[in-house]
Amino acid sequence: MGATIFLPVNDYDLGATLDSGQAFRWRRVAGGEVWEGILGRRVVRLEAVPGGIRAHTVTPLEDPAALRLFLQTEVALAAILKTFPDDAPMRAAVAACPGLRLLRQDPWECLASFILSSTKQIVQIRQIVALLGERYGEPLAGFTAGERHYSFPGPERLAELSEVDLRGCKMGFRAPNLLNAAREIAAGRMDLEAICGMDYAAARERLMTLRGVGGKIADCVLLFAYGFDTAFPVDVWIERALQELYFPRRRASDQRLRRFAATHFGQHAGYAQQYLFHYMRTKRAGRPT
DNA sequence: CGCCAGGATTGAA
DNA sequence: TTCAATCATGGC
Repeated sequence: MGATIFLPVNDYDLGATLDSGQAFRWRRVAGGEVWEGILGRRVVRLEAVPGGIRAHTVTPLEDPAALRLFLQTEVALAAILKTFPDDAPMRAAVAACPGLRLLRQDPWECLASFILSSTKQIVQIRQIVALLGERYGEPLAGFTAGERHYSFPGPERLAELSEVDLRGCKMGFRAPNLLNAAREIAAGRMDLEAICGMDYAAARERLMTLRGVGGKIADCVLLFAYGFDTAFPVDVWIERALQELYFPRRRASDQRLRRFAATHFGQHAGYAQQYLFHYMRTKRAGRPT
């Protein structure tokens, strides 16, 4: 019964990676470093063990390669870290969490989640996404009886709902934005597959044609779902990080910070961003989740 | 530029 | 207990 996959990898901080505001449907299972979440239509348990990550599923994955893709275990992290600027803030950020990774998520789930993320804290995004799954996803087999897990509802499913249905999931003014995105995709007017073949600027512009998707959210999706490593989402945490760490003496405009980020952090700027983000959120006590 | 959207959480009264 | 500030993005 069930299936186990072992993914060999070093320098992988599973907990930090799954809990760093990239993905919203993974939770720590009581006791130890075990995480549970959904990949496609399977409930998956992940455990950090010496030399790698062990994955358990109730029924075998449709595609075992999907797990490697999602976790990005084959990415040579050390080589990426070497491309970071050799300055004090970056060194501190990497030292704070040397095994932090970027995931490679499903584009639709990622896009929908980040449309819902606007002006929301991570705990609240989790709640909304969970509610959306409970109401409109499909039930999935879990490890123990009584547990309830749901797939993430696809664009076709959401497209047939009403704004009122979605508002019922406590997403407020984001409801029409999510509904519109689902309908654009379901109708074939927005092709999430086609984004893969575009260059960064074109892909960003394309995503930003969706209502509720500005530069920050587009960058999150490009980085977390499409692997555009140069995407550099600037939220208040990153803005604060850049301001405090790189421009402590004078106030830098948003424009200036953005231009600085684009040139300073190199070809894997998105990774650097994730390290700074995590560093800023964990170094002070009493951080918001 | 400045306001508004909705709800969970935190801290104050 | 209630109440008000906070969070932090995009559209107009």
